[in-house]
Amino acid sequence: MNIKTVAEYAGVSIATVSNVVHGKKIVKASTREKVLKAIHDLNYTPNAIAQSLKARKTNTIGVVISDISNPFFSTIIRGIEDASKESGYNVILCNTDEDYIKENEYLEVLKRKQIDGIILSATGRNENLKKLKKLQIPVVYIDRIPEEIDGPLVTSDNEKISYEATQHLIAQGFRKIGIIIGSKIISTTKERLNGYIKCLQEHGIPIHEEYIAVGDSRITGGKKAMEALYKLEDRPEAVFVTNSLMTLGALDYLKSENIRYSNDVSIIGYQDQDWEADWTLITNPAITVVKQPTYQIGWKAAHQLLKHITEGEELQSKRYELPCKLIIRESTQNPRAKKESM
Amino acid sequence: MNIKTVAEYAGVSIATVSNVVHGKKIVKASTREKVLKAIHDLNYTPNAIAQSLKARKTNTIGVVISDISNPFFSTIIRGIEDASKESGYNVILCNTDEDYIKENEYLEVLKRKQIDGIILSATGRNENLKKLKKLQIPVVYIDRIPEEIDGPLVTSDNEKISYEATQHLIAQGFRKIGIIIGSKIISTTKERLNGYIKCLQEHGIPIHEEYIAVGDSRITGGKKAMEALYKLEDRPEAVFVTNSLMTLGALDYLKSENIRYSNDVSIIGYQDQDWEADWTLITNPAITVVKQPTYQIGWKAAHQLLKHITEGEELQSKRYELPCKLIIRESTQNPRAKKESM
DNA sequence: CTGTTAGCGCTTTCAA
DNA sequence: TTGAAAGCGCTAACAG
Repeated sequence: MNIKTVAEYAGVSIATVSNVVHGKKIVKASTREKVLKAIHDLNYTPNAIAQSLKARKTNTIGVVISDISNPFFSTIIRGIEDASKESGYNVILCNTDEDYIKENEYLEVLKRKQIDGIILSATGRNENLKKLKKLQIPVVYIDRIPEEIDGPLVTSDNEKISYEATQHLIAQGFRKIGIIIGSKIISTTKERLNGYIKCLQEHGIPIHEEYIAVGDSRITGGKKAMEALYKLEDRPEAVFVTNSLMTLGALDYLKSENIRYSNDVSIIGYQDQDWEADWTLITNPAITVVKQPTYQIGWKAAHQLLKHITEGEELQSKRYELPCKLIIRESTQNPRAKKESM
Repeated sequence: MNIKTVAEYAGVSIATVSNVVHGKKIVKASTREKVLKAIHDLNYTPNAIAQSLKARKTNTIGVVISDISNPFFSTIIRGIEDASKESGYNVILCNTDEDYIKENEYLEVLKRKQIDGIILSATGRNENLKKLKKLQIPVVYIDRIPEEIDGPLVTSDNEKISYEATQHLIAQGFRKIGIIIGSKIISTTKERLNGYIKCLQEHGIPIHEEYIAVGDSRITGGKKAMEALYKLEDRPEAVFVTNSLMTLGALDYLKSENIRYSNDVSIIGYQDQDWEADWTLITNPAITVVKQPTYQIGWKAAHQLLKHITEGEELQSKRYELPCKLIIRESTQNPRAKKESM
């Protein structure tokens, strides 16, 4: 069903049909009726592809992330989708698995498909991003941004919350504090590590290199990293695990070795969803976590992008750091400190 | 950058450019070189929108689900996206929140955007689906399908696994077995309930209506449902919670009331991701769960849809039931039965 | 082997 | 107030 058929059915020109559909120009009431009837009878909907070709605008944005099945990203995407829907935009989803080849492929496809903008959690390969810049496609980065690349970034206040989390552990009386981080290429990892290091230093606690365990940001990575920490001769009394999946992995290791957290080792984890409850709450003991403003990151990123696209507001190379929260629960109570205080 | 500019730059016709781009017709080596150089120099990529308009084909499918931040759906979508990528298709994501108005809106948009097919977890309103059928857009349903609607459905073997889970509880010596289910409108809910009822009946255990608690398929729903069950005078000794988020909610309630599962009440939960580990494993005690083939559901659905779209293979109104697994862990050990066996 | 041209469905001048 | 026609970028039939 196309505009031509509708026009013939109504006995008018296609221009008139178009006018009725968009209500821009004034159309005589009687002809409008005829057209409306035709549209209804024939169940006509304008072809958005043809409209896009004409308007050079697709009302679609591309979202490029590493893995939608990671709750961190799925919650972000929910925020993106909600904001997009509000402005009449749709979202094309792309999973890169942190693979810059896939990233490149998707970026190419999105370009071919003439999407109006991109929200990107970059893998870290700058070539892709530089190419993107040349293309003049509006981009908002989320979570992280490679060095040397400038552009708007929406992320968490990683360093700050990491400092706070570390400080909490120190306040609980711990001195031997380990950290489990993801790939060091990623800017958020660096920031989280920085917060940890800075806090230890400011409290006069020396940095032990072997207390910094690197994982692959997923469950197995967290498991292995925790194992490495636990097998140290002089093992940490407390561990800060800096993402949600690795937290799961770390606890999986502890469970498999029958190690009780908060007795044998204190844990701070990460919560990447924005739910009121999640599994870190219902474990025994409940886990102290850093809660990320995940949904908000997505929403804000989409909002900025769409304000640029629809209202032409300039896209500044600015950081938007949304605040995390430290939710203190049972897993970081120092049994020793407790005893002392009794 | 368009084909015309490339043609002029290379000093050939646009048809020739099109030919070298697609490598269909034979082009003289020397002119091919010229064109290739032009394409490279000008960084030309064909405009997929124009191609789509011509071909009446967008290489895009729509995925309509209730909420991407639900791990069940995000894992399904990962499967869909992987299968789609393989065939050169992209995915537009739509969240309905089980709201048929949103569902309808998205279906309209997808139609306007001329997507080549839809994967749909239906809200239950038949009008939307009947309209869809009229449109002749290929649809594959996932997870559930309303009565009266026929079409291909990819889902889990809900009734079977529910029977199995219930049987496991009976085998552990439980007789007072509760179940927490989602909305009864949804076909999977009915199937899970059926498996439970059938199993109890076949073992000569009477059905108590008050042991069947209905939630909203999300965390709060699970929490309230568990509360209702636990406040019964004659409360169940074991509860089967039939989705992942409600499992979390149910345990949240137990935790808040200081009720130990597997001592005070046995629990079978649901795991909706396909990960090797998840939070149900690391709780104390670890939770017996039904593990859904979530990724596979998405993959299979996309595969069927795309086989139809690209190879014209007919889309049969058939059910594909992928097998769940019952993973038996600590939360369903009957303390009483244990004692007896010692 | 290469070029001309019609047409995909739509919007938007411009003229009537 | 309405309509004719150009053109968005591309493909494919057809002519040369």
